[in-house]
Amino acid sequence: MRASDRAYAALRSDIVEWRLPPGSVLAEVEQSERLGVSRTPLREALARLTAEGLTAAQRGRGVVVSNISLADVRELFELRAALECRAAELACERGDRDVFRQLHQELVGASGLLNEADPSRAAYYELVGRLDAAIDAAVDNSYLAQALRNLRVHLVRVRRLSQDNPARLLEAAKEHATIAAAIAKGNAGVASAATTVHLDNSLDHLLSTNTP
Amino acid sequence: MRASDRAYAALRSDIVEWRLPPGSVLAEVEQSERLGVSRTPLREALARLTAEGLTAAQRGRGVVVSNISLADVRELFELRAALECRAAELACERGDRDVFRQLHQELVGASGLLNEADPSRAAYYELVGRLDAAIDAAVDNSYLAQALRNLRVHLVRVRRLSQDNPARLLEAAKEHATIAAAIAKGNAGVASAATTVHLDNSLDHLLSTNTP
DNA sequence: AGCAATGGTTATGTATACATAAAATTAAGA
DNA sequence: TCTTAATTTTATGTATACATAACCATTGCT
Repeated sequence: MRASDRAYAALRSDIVEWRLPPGSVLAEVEQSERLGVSRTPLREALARLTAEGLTAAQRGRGVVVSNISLADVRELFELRAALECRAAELACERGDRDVFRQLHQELVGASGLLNEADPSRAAYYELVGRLDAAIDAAVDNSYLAQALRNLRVHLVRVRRLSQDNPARLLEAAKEHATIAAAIAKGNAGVASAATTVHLDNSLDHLLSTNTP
Repeated sequence: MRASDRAYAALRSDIVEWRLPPGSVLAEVEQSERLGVSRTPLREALARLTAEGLTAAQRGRGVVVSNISLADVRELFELRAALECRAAELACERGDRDVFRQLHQELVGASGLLNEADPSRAAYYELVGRLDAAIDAAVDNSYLAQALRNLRVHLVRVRRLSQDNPARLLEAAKEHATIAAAIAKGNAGVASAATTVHLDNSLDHLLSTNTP
């Protein structure tokens, strides 16, 4: 594995997991020593992160971890709605209905995943990730998929803001199940509407747990 | 201006204007000598281009200019529809109606711009660009704007495929005028629908002039 | 004659040294 | 004491040298 890839993966993980909070200054020498690579591959990693929007170049002061405010969250969800609603519609046209029927079944039973003592909800998030992947695969559009990937990087970072309590996750699972069912039926209007509802609820929950 | 920025701008222009056609191998030493910069800033430029999707890294063989097929064009327009329809809807909510009323007037009179002997249609494209910018400003969403910017890079490259004959440009101007009018009226449904129609017509024209 | 293996060549990946610009600190003058 | 300018310091931007890996050609073997 290339040193620049390692530096990129390490920095990206540090930022997304909030070990490097917004505003952190990423000095080249400091980070290159910390990660055990030279400045050249580290700069390449920083350039990639800046292109993704996780960091921003300040003139003269190196790059800093981008801030992410509640206003940013609203904007992110607006873009997310545009992309995911269309993706759901397209998945209705092109998707393999059996795949989504199966995912629907699993999502209906997702309460089982949440009752167990799994603080990280790994099994739940894995299932939701499989639904996202299935939609991506059904849409079969590399540019749309790339736009969604870019977006999800920021969403993972935002997730740490959200205290994902079991009640909300249970609701979310039902909403995901509704989306999967609509795609399985090939009903684009319902799939898009269900996605809109789900994202609005998610944003409401996020904002309500983060405003005093 | 930094050397890496110059190298990026030069290469990006060369790719978008088809002076570097798809498949061109961008060897580091060759390009760094051609552009008069050292390998380090050149590599930074190539990394940015690769992040945008204009180039792709081949293992062991450096980076090559990405291919862009008719299938890619279809995918691009699919993403474009998702982003621009939503942008038009949001502009209806938040835009300054006078701005779009003014743009509507100018677009109605766009036939004058096309009748003159201006082979590059610079004035026409400038006006359409102002409509795009007005929508971006009205939407006021940095993430959506960034996604649109990323997309437009590829669209500019595709424009060279399209023999933009005066008849089609006249049609397109009318379609743009319809979009501007809908936003000026604050009618989100019509704005989205008009955008859908415009993009479908544009894609049809593009495909019809490029299939034997 | 065809295939495989080995050596050479070329390009990328990485490290480091040097140049330059910006920021901070200190000193001097008002 | 405050402000300003100059100097020092530190970090980024660039160039280049070196290491390494991949590709190609040549040669030897089957």
